[in-house]
Amino acid sequence: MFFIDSQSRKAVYEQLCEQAERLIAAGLLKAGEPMPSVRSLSVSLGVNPNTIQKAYTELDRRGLIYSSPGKGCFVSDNAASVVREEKIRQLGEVEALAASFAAAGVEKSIFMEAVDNGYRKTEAKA
Amino acid sequence: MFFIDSQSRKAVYEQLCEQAERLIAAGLLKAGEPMPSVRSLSVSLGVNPNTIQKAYTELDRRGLIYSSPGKGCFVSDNAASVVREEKIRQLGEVEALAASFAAAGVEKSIFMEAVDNGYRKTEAKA
Amino acid sequence: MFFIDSQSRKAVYEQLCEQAERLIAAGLLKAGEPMPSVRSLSVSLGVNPNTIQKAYTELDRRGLIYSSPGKGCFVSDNAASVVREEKIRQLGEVEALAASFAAAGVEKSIFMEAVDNGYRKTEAKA
Amino acid sequence: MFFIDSQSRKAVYEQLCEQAERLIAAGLLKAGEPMPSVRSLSVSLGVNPNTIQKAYTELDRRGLIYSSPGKGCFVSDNAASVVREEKIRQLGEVEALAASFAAAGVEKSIFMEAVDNGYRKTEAKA
DNA sequence: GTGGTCTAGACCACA
DNA sequence: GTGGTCTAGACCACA
Repeated sequence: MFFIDSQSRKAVYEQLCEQAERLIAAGLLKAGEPMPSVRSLSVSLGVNPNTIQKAYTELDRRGLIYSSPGKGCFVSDNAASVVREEKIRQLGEVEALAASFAAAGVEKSIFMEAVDNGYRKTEAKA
Repeated sequence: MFFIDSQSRKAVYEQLCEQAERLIAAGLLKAGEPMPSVRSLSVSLGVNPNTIQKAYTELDRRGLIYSSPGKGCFVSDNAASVVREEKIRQLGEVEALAASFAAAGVEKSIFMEAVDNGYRKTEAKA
Repeated sequence: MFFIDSQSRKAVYEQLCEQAERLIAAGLLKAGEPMPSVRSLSVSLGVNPNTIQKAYTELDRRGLIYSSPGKGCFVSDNAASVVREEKIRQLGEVEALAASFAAAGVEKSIFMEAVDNGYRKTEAKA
Repeated sequence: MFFIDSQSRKAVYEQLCEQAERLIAAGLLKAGEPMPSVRSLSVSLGVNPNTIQKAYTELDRRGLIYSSPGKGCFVSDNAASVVREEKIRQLGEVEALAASFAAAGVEKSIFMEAVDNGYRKTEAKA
């Protein structure tokens, strides 16, 4: 379910957070379901437990999962809506990104085409 | 023309690169024009000369400026088109970004609105 | 009478202790009354018997309950006054808490309002 | 400026966060001022750098400090007001605390006396 | 078994 | 010099 791209310059713990976010958004990780344990994921990914822990701590902080010490970590009830709200809050950055493309002379139609493709790709999965 | 946000978590040299890119895209830095000297920019921004140099080296590598030993750095003839081509190459990331918003359940119309605003903002300046 | 919030980051045995304390303070658990048996509570809450036992041991240590081998656990005769004395002993922490609010610039009247609400809420129940 | 109580059952990184909060609230750490470097604090407190880093990461997340990689960590411009807002948000817990004292039969006047003392102690320092 | 904290120490990019 | 990430591995409380 999780995997690490060791080539990526993205930090391992960030890759894990983004994947969890994606899995939750896609409904592959549902509210109340257990996350893999820190240790098991550490072994299966060949990553130090501390790194997994760091990712889980971050996900907990964002409200996507909650941890019950002694029991494990679980997907939060409202995880999916939290993800959506986070994205809504990022729309300002999307605006800035679009502005930079506009300033660089990239036609809006070309930008929109990429957006269309992204949305279509996701809808195809659903 | 250039300024540093010391509170930003972006590296100083990256802030400089992005500003140069923006100034070129906006036509405020035109082909053939001289860039501020490393030393003068270092003084006016209160930044270590090595950091300015690192930004200029990066801009040179990307083909936005060229350095003429003994004379200084100048904006490349095709700087504006290089910026545009870089953006075109980043469209795949835009697609992935849009896909992540789609997966999170953010309606396409909401995403498009942000894009519209970004494009409008830029056009207003032009 | 008892319930567990599985989403809480508080340990299960601590949740149980706090609830017992509250029930005793509120007079819902009276001196001499039997506590639910470890086994029955374990079943009804879906919690490991060791965890219930740990809570009961802690309550025994604090003098809120006593265990009668073969018969079960019972609320101590002076349980209510023990709870009160424990609270009195915690007043130093309340003072430190108030001091930290004062230092942060929270007006005393605002702090007092929260205290008032807390006292009023309890009195309403009585 | 910082110190660790090794007897305390509070985690070291939490002690550091609370002290930073207190120093900021008391005006001993002012906006823009540099925090001790991770390494120097690690040496002076005899604590592993990772633990200091963890505290700083948490303070950064809360908006009390910001970090400029390569330069150091600094107190945020609005650190003091962030501390105050955090306290305001904790008033609900104060209310619950007061309610538990009320339920235990601790007279309001006794509770208020502790609060008074806390506020007076802080004002004496100012 | 579970997560949480901590030490020890390496390596990186950046200023 | 600075902070950020990561490995390796220990110890703890809790279920």
